[in-house]
Parts: sequence; structure tokens; C-alpha cells
Amino acid sequence: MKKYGLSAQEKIKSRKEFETIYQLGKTIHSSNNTIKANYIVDIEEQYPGVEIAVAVSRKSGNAVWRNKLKRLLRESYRINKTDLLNLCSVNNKKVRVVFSTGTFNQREYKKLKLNDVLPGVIEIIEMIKGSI
RNA sequence: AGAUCAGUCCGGGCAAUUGCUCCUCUAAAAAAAUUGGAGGGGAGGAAAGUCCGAACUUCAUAGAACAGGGUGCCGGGUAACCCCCGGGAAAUAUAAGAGUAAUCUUAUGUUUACUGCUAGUGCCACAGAAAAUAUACUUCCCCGGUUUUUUUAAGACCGGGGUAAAGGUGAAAAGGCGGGGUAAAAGCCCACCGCUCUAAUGGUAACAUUGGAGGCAAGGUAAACCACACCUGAAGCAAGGUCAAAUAGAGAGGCUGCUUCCCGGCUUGUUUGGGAAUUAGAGUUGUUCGCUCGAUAGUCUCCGGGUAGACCGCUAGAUCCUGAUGGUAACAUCCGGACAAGAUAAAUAAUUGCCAUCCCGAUUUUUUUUGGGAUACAGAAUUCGGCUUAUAAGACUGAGCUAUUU
RNA sequence: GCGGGUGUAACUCAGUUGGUAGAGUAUCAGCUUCCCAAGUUGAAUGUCGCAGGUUCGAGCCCUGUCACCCGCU
Repeated sequence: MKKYGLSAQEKIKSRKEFETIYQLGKTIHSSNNTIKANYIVDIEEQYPGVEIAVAVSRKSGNAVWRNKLKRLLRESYRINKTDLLNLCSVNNKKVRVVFSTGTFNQREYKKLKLNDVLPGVIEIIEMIKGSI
């Protein structure tokens, strides 16, 4: 597995997994309330690891803006995922996370840059690490 | 040269690092999956809105008609079209000319759902006398009567007619304008203009031009119902097809167990222990065992079903590019060349550097140098042909306008 | 992706042969009451989502556009 990659096995795809995360998982926000995350932690002996997904509400912007935000969220996770993966494989845990927008919309951030998204994602990853 | 309007085009580039997705080849014994390596492809002019038209698929359907829906000047293009091209007519903007003016003519552009209200029905508020079979409020004119003034005569009032010329209302008032005519008027008559009908000529046609007749009869509204002509079955790739876990079973088969009553125990359940009945599910048989059938329970296999999921549909096509020929053009034909995204909680990106274009500031006579900022609208989802809407900066063409120079 | 629907007062809704746009709630003022509530009388409030067109005249008819909502794995 690539160190900074994000392949199809690390994504959440089925509808049932999303429903369990939204019903049973916990919700946390970043400090400036821009980014939200729902996550769930299970014990998994054979295949420990992390699965993620990214969701952006239809009301926050048009299609180009939403796609770009999703790419940036994935990029932010991809760069900072190494510590979280190591922690999971040591403790035999499986973490599933759905990143989504809180009060983040196109009017306030017309031009998106990586630096707009990165701090919130790092903060959330630290919070999840703390809860393991 | 500038700004304006209209149309057409274009829709930043290169490199490094880190990633995503599809295809081909290759290694891990083979197949599948996965991983590694190499190579190649990876958003638009609107991909958007989903407003039209098709291809394709399934369902329905003997055929025809009605209803419903759509289209509506003429000719052509097209697979088809509420599309495109050419032409006609009308409206309108600007400029010039004519005219006292209304207005007309010419040129250039723009727009047009541009069949029919001389088939029928409906509607036209308020105002106004009257709003569609015209009527007669105030005027105007004639005749008769009464009355006043000094008389002819004139005024006032009443009655009977004439008229639609003037007034006022309205979006719109029953051809317009000028002359004749008359008691006053009136297409009552005449010229010009308009309208209707009709003939000839030109044109494939829409229509145009010219002549003749009528003598005004015919207000507006069909994006009112409707009439006429032509077109039209319905739904949509979440269409539809193939494979198919889990689960439920309503089906088929195999294997195992299976009578009823009473008493006791405790785990209060059709569980276990003991006893009794011998008519003990039915058949076979003298009887028992056994066997067959049936009921019921468990378990296994199949069956059908088609969910999760996977695959096909899925990208080579009314395809794109260059050139030639025909055509005013839309477009057609031919020669040659190219293969150019195919994802599915949904890829096509992120960061950095350099360059490009534009803007602002500093420096400088200019060139230059340097700092900062900006680079739009927007993301394929079965595929095409159009339409509509959004769009930074730039390029080109045309039109008239303004300024300068000659 | 495909299909369908709705925009009228601060809120919930009426508004059909096209002719000066209404109801209820809420708001404000008066009356009533010692005061409040309730009751009662009155007032104010609208670019009829936006832009064009047809018509003498458009909330209504037609076209375009914007926003919102619903259904179909």
C-alpha cells in the first residue's frame, strides 16, 4: 500500500455502512465549525485500518465548487493519514469516518485553497486519535 | 485613433513532486482477484437549463376514425424538428429627400406565434346619446302652433320631421381628405388615397404590377372558444437484458423421529422417570416384525423467485479533420486521413516554480528593472441534431458616430 | 440522470368568461376594564418571484428565466 495513496479499498461505498455510521457513530466539529465528521470505532482482529468517505451538501455550492471541496478534503486526509493508520494497526481497531461540511459554503469561500481546508481536517484527525 | 452596436473565433502554456481512474503488455506455477513494473488515454463551448426533435429499448397495437396534444406567409435543407438557409409581406429605428403640416419616398439595420373574426359563438369595464341588428344628448336645418317686441321679421316655448357635418366620452364612434351639392346634410356626385371583388402579366410559390367593376356593405379581439390544413401510440438507460449471495417459501425429493391416558419430579417445558390401556393414523397380513401411503417435526438437496451485488447496454458514430466539386446559402457528394473520457457515495486533481496576457504602484527621458494583484462561466453520467441562458481577458469582420492629420 | 409541481400582505391561503387584489392570524390605535386577557370598532401593510410579448387593459393568456419542493435506485 502506498504511503500517501488513497485507493478504492479505503473508501466507504455501500449504503448500509453510511446508515450505521450516521445512526450509531459520533459527531464532532472543527473549532471554527467549518468541517464536520461522523465516525465509528470497531474492534477488528484480521483487517485493522481506516475507511473514509467525503460528503458535501447540495445546498452549499454548485457542482464545480462541491467537487473541488471533496478533492481538497481527500487530499488533506491523504497527506496526514499515516499516524492514524499506525495507531489502528497497533490497537486492532477499525475506524470509519465520513467528512462533511458544517457552515462551509460557496459565498464565503469562492476561491478554494488547500490551506482553507487543511487545519480543520488535521484537528479532526487528532480528535479521533485521542478517542482510540 | 477612440468609444458604441451587431456577428464570428478563442477559452492560457511548460516542468517537478505526490495522487485518482480506464485500457494494453508483463512478473508473482495456471485461472480469477490483488500487488509490482512499463506504455498509452482522461471534461465543455456551453458538459448547464431539460425547452424541442431523433436514434435505441420495453410495453401496447388488424385497420380506420374520433378525442387529446402540437405546428401555422412561401420555397428549400435535414434522419427529424417549435431548428437552419433563401425569398415575400408587415411593423419599427436611424439618416437623407419631398411637403406648411399630417405624412410619403429612398437607403441601411432590427423584429415578427405572419392561416381565418366575408363559418358560427363569446367578450369590449369605467366614461359616453350610442360599443355593433346603430342610436339621437347638446348643436344644425325645415314645417306647424302659442307668445313677446312698433311691422316685415326675429327671439322664446311646444309638437312633427330631416341629418350624422360639429361638440363632448373613450383604447376604439361605422372609410379619409378636398371640391361640388343642399334648407341643413349625407359616396348623394366627382378627383386622389384606402377597402372589397375581378381580369391580365411576371414569379415554382408567398406575392408584386397594371387594368376594370363595386359604391362603403366589412370596428377590435383567435398568445377567446372555435374552424381549416398538416403532424402525432405510451414510457424512458433508474429503459431493458444476463448472472445471482442472504432471507422468506407457496413447490419437489432424500434421511431421521413419531399412538393415547394417568401419576410424580422441577428447569413449568409437549422435558424426563414410572405405570396403565392394546380399539393404538390408514393399508398389506392369520399375528408380529417389516414395507408402503399419509400427517407432523428436524435436517440436507433441488426448484422457482429475483433483493444486495456483479456484468452487458457503454461508447466507431446521422463521428471528427483536410481538400475538391455542386449550390446564392443552409447543405449534399466524393478522395484522403484519424480513433478521440467512460466513472458509478461517482476519476480527470493538489502543491511549488518559470513563462504568457491584463491591471495598479515605484524607478527611468524612453527602453528596461522591480513589487503586488487578476485570469471568467462552469464539471461528462445512453448517444446525437438544435434552441435558450451564463461567460474574464483577448483576436477578427462589418456599420454608422466622434476627434486629429493630409 | 429522468419525471412532476409551487411562487399573491410579516405568516397560512382564496382569487375563471382578462376590467380599480381579498380572508384568517399577527401588528398598531380607539372602546370596554381598577389593570390584564377575551370581546368589539377601525387602520396600515402588496413591483402578484423576475424579464419580455399579445391586448385599449394581464395576478389571470403566451414565451423565456430564477428560486424552492416532491417522486423514481
